[in-house]
Amino acid sequence: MTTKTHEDALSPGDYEALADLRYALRRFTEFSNAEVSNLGMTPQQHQALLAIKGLPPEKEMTIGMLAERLLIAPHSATELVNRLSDAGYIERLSSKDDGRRQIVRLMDKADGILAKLSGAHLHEIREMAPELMQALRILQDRRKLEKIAWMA
Amino acid sequence: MTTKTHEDALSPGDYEALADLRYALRRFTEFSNAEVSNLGMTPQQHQALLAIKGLPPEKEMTIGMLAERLLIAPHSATELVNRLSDAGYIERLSSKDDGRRQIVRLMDKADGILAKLSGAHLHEIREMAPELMQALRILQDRRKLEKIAWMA
DNA sequence: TTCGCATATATCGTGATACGATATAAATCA
DNA sequence: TGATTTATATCGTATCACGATATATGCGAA
Repeated sequence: MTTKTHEDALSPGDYEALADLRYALRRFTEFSNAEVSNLGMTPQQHQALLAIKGLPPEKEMTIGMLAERLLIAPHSATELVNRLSDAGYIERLSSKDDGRRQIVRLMDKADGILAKLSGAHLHEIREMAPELMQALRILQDRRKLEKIAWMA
Repeated sequence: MTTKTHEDALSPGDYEALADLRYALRRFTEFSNAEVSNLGMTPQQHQALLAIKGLPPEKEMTIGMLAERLLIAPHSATELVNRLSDAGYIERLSSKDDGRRQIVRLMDKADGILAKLSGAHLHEIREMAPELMQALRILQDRRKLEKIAWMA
């Protein structure tokens, strides 16, 4: 038999719902990227700053943790941190506990920008949340709904 | 006065919630990219196929519509379509209504891959939906919650 | 302690892809 | 028909994460 077993085949509605969810996510990302680049940063730089700022209080961010949080390779985090440091958004200090680690800390410049950006994001998320949640709900329930529609 | 007016300053919890939402979105994207590249496609190629497949029944996709849907420039859609066409995922036909337009249609190869990928995505989304919705809900309500906590 | 391995970060060259600027072609309209 | 707009295409470029590899620090065993 082939790969499609009729049992788990997706309906046109499934594909449409998946496509719509992606479209909503792209629009959010696009909004975010536009805001971010208006302030002269790249999206990934912004996400790095946010990851640092969003750390539980008094926890310190290292290059490796940042890599985990951003889902990039450690050496990519190194490069990202270099760029952020060159641009004056962060400072690096060697960890006193472990000389291999580099602690990454936000400078005032980053705090200011994050305040602006995160405010805008919060606002946009509040706008988009209903649509996103609706999309997720449709995907959660679709098989059930389809089955009911099909039985009727 | 400085940029922070106390009124609209974000709380540590706001930043943490924003960072957590981003982390969840990245994990979804990462899952998706891994699945997609296992089947030899790039993420953007997959999204293009899904956008085509997810179109309401009997509607035809053009290069320009694809650009809109993917939020990329028309000429970037041209290039993407070239690659998809070279790889045998889609075929192009000139529109009979308007000779400038290129209709883009999925080939069987694309349908097969989309069935697999979308099944996997649907499953993953069902897993992640509760967490995502929770994150969105926190961001929706946070100011209210903060205020209550602050008054208590 | 010292050796050896694991961990954390860094460097360098490369590839992929979306973009800006520009070009062509088809449609539309005065 | 000529002028303008719309749809798609081409070419050169820049960005950024990656693979492969290197260095340095920490740690465990004998």
